[in-house]
Amino acid sequence: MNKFGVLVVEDDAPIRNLIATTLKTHDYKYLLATSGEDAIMQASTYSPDVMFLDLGLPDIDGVEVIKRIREWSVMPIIVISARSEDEDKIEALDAGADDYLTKPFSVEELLARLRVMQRRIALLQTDNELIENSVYVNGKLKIDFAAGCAYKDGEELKLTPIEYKLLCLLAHNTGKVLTHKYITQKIWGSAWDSNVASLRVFMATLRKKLNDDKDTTNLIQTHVGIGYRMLKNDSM
Amino acid sequence: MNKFGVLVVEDDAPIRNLIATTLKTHDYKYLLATSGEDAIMQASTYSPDVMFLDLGLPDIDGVEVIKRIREWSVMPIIVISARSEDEDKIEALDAGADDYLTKPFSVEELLARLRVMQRRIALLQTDNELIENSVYVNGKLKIDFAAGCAYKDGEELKLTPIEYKLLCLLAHNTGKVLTHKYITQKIWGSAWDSNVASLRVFMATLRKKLNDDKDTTNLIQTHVGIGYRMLKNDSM
DNA sequence: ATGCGATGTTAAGATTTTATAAAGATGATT
DNA sequence: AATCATCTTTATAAAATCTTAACATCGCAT
Repeated sequence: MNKFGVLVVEDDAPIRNLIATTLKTHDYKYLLATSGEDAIMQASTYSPDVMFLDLGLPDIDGVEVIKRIREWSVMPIIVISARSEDEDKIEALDAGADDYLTKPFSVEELLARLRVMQRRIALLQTDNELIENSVYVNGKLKIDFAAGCAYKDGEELKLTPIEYKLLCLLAHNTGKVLTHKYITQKIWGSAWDSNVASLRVFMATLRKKLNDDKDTTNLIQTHVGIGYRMLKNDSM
Repeated sequence: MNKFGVLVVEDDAPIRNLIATTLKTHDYKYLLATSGEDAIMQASTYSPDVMFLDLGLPDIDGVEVIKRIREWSVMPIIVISARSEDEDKIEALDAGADDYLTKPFSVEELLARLRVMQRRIALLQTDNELIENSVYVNGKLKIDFAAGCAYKDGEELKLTPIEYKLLCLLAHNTGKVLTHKYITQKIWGSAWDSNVASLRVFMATLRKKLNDDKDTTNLIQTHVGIGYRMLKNDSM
């Protein structure tokens, strides 16, 4: 009896069935998803232990799925892809994938790679919770990482991509002071030459969208000469 | 500068050199081994962060090397092998390898796979650091280095960048007398020549913020003609 | 006690950093 | 090409921080 849960994300039915029957015969629990949105939804709902991910999905690009999931989870992701180019592999691995198999793959190898992840999780689980909650709440602010939405007082905030990333970054590090350099690198990538001017503008707009007219408590604190910090709002 | 250490185990000189120069150009530290015994010896002596292992070694079989190392270490092992058969892969992975690349391999992919391991290690280390190492307590004073905040009696201190740096410097050297020159160099950089006047002002404000109205015990001691010292407060 | 050098304290203003608005640039969509 | 949303740049006032300098204080040797 194996209690290990695998989320299989594959839109091609024959391959999906092949993986499913293989997992079943080896006593793995599994879930099936056929699109990127479905995958993200199931990942956040059921918190599987491992994910098999086909990159060629009908709705979202597979790499984007990886990035979205990595916003809140460190669950092992094994990519299964028809693309065998180096750039594809590197992009997926750097986006947060843990392994990359090219089609056609051997079922036995797939199982061996799965056992590697299993071993690794066993190693980790003694210490820490592996998967975070995919919903963040802080006072009137709520972020649903899986859905990619943020709410203030239950009302959805209309955020631009960078605003959302910035908000997530601050939320993930609630209570910590993040330096300008750290923030710009996380958001614009290491190539960018610390673009603090833009960061300030985004902070202004983000604050404007977050602040209640009444509730003047600013969730985002400025640390002059250092950076910014999101406060933990315990009052609610 | 990259402090990550890689042990490269490969008896074929050209490939070994290829990997070595690649690692060097990407600022990785590395060690070289050409046999299984050598690999095990170096792994135990230097505790590298990751190991690249060729399976075709002159003395011991590569899988045996993996098993021997797994008796005492969980360090990530990336196998690099000419054998592309499923059974070989499965045997190595089940013996304890974390990844398996077949020759000829792309250098870029190798680096991407290495980054995956690096990420995994970073994940473990930050967790451990957060729990153990990043909070300093001395009497009523507490410094959370990871969060970048300091507290007196649980209440957060509002410190300017230099004040905070100064406090951290003293805290990191609790019990030691630090000379004026040492402090100014650490805080303003080596260019600035003894900016002791400013230092005195900062000391005054820092002390004011640290001192309880009642509790006059001054944590920061002056050593006339020399510098300053933070005392260890055992009473609390 | 007196004078001296080193340190503590204070406050003004010089400097740096930040918030914000508004204009310009980009890029996708139609 | 025109529109729209987004992002970047620029300019400026306000705020925070830092340096400087003047003065007070302390310990100590004469």
